[in-house]
Amino acid sequence: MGTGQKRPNSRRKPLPGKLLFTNWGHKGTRTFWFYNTFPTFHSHCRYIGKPLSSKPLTRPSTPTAAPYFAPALLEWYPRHRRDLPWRHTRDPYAIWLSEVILQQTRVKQGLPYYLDFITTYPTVQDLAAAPEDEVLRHWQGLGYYSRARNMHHTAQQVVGEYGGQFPTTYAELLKLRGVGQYTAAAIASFAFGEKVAVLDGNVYRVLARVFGIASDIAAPSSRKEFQTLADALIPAAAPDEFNQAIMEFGAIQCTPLKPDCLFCPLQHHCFAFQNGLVHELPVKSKAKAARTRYFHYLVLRHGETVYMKKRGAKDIWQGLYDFALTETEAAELPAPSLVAAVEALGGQLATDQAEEPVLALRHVLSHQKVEARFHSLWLQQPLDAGGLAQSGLAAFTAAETHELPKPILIANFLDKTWK
DNA sequence: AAGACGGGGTC
DNA sequence: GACCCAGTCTT
Repeated sequence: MGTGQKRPNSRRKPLPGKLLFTNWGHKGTRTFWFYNTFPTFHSHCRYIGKPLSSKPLTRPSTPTAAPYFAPALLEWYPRHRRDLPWRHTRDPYAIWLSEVILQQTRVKQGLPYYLDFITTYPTVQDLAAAPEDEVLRHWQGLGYYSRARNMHHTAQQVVGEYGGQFPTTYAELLKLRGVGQYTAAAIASFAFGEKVAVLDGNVYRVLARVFGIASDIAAPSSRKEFQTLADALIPAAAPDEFNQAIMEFGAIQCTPLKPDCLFCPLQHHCFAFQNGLVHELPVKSKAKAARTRYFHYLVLRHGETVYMKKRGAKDIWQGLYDFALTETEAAELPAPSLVAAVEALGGQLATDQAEEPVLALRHVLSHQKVEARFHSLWLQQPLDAGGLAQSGLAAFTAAETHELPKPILIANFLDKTWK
């Protein structure tokens, strides 16, 4: 078991008993504590027609699902798969593009971005030749912007060092920036038919349930166990179909919250279903709580221009544009700070400034909560060259700001202010 | 091994 | 509003 395994819905202490079972492919015995709600367990047992019992199970109710696994998925896949554009190609560029976009992103959210990118940049040469700001602007709203920067870097590397041809093996693909084990396996199997099993969140979930693996999927140490199992299951005859099938199965059938067990082809062979543990598996430790940050944006304007700034490294939204920023520990900005901050940038506020307009917006990220206040301020004169160089700000017209890559928070602010 | 890094969907 | 989803890189 990993750490922090207390589940959010836990209303009672862990069950007194332990569930002991043997993992497929392993001779050892594991100990499994129940942390989730007991009602789930009972209702599921009742549903599958088993006697209600509080006695801990001592072994899986089914033998290994291994012989049935790949055949069942390969039979299921052609009947249920979604028609997605990257499934009609063997072009490694298109497949790489789709996989980078789909990292940490659902198909529904990523699909429009994929269509935009493959249309705007039909070849790796087109992508490599584009300015980074333009690539980031197309990526705007998709999040995890390092993916876009790494993707752009890799496009230039493929063009410059690989003669425009993507590497053709898992080991070589792994060397590309932004291409980790999952993406390398995906490209290697989908584009080149290499027999290497993908391991993404869907695969973890499906394997944990079907084979009754209780290792914490959030722990890096669990990867090896799942990879060994997946590598043993993937058939040499159709590694690409298998990889597509298992991920699609996890996305459509064996979903996180409401899996469709009733019509599942693996029902009889699924450890989790047979033991009423569908909602307990996979085991995943919780992420730590998000911290709150307080941003005070100085939206400096003069005439038709507004001053914006490209964000630097080591923080959120790297490479995207926002405004002059003062961050504070508490929600309130000390009163003198505003004018002082403007003057520190070499600016002077207009004397006929109207009542200071402040717009407050809250933006929630998975790991941070940002409470932003936008102070719209008019300058007496444009910032001089020294002030611009020192502050990193640059002047843009409203039309130009539209073309800049911006965090959703900033795009929302601009929409509310200048629509 | 742990932390950083977005944004959207569901209940 | 609380919770869920989750690859890659950095430290």
